[in-house]
Amino acid sequence: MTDTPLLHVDMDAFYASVALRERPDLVDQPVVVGGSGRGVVLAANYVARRYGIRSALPMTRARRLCPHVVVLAPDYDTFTSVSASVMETFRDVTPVVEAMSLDEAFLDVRGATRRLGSPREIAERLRATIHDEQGITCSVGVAASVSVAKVASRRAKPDGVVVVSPAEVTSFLHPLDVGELYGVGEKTQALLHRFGLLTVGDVAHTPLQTLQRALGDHLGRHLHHLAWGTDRSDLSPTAGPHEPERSMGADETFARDTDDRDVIVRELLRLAARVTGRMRAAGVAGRTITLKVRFADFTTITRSRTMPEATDVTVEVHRAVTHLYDALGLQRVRVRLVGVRVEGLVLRATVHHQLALGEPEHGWADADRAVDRATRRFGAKAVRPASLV
DNA sequence: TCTGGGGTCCTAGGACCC
DNA sequence: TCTGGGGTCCTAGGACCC
Repeated sequence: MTDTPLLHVDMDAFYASVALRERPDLVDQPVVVGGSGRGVVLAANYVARRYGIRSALPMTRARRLCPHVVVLAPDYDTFTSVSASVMETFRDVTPVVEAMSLDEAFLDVRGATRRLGSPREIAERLRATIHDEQGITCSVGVAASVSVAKVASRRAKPDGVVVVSPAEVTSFLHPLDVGELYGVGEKTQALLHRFGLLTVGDVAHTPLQTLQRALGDHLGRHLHHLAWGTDRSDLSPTAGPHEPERSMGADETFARDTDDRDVIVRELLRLAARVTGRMRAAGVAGRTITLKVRFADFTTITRSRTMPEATDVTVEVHRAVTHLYDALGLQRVRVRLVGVRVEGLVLRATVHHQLALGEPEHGWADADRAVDRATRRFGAKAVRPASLV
């Protein structure tokens, strides 16, 4: 029996660590993984962090902070395969693994302690295995609840383990800044600071009703739980049957802002094709179609329309977002990004398409299926709508 | 040449129904 | 004829996570 059954395992600077396996000559240099142009830093090694470089930092600022930083392009195929191997290592320990992303997961090791030892011993064994097999390091937080384990792994970085027993939870959490809590971002942190609530302990000792008045019922209650480490402790294993995604979308920032409707409508077609292609591969369809537009000044709006029936058809999604775009009535407004998202996804098998008499539409679904087959055989570049050629 | 792309969840107002 | 109350759906925006 253990009173700290949850492990949060988080790879250290994952993309950068994986990229550096191919370039051991660069390990002592400041290195970031990221795109070129208008991108942001996806991961920075610990040398680069000494210059103040962090993930999500605009690439231009990273270069300004450290002009000799080495920039490596992301290789998602490799990241995905390393991630899959790491997740397998987790599943050798316990079937209860909730993957949060490519580089982190929660594990419930309750059922493994008899076989493998204490949670701390399991954490150290995992770290050694991942280091030997993948050549990268990770950090582990061990606790009784999801949020405490998450905060603990962050405190363990890099390349360490932090165990927080139930008796230690308040002395561990309460001195921390409120911004350290999992789910408290920049805005909420600033709001809490304005109320004079600087530490987690300050929040913990604020009456629940006061928190709820300031932050709303839900967030107030949530924060109260986070501050006492009484958030959820049950995981939803990622493997095996799980609910389909609730939405799928794609967006793209233009290399340069544009006010050209043709360029924008063509980009919307590419995005609609990408999204519906993924939907068809996953066997889902959705009713609510959302257009996202970000302007040159970074303000962002969304416009959505809910259809009578769920669809996964490229031209239907494209037509919907094009109508939404035209309805904005933009005149010479510079657009930075457009996005397409489909929400309210259901399994396509549950959608019974009402065939209207003489409906011309069913031909488009057939066309999509033909495109999907060709894409599987010849690759994504081989088949695309005529207007994108 | 500041600020990606993939998601989830919550809020709040209005419509509409009972 | 003077103001209810609950529930659901839709839309838009915003916060947060990696």
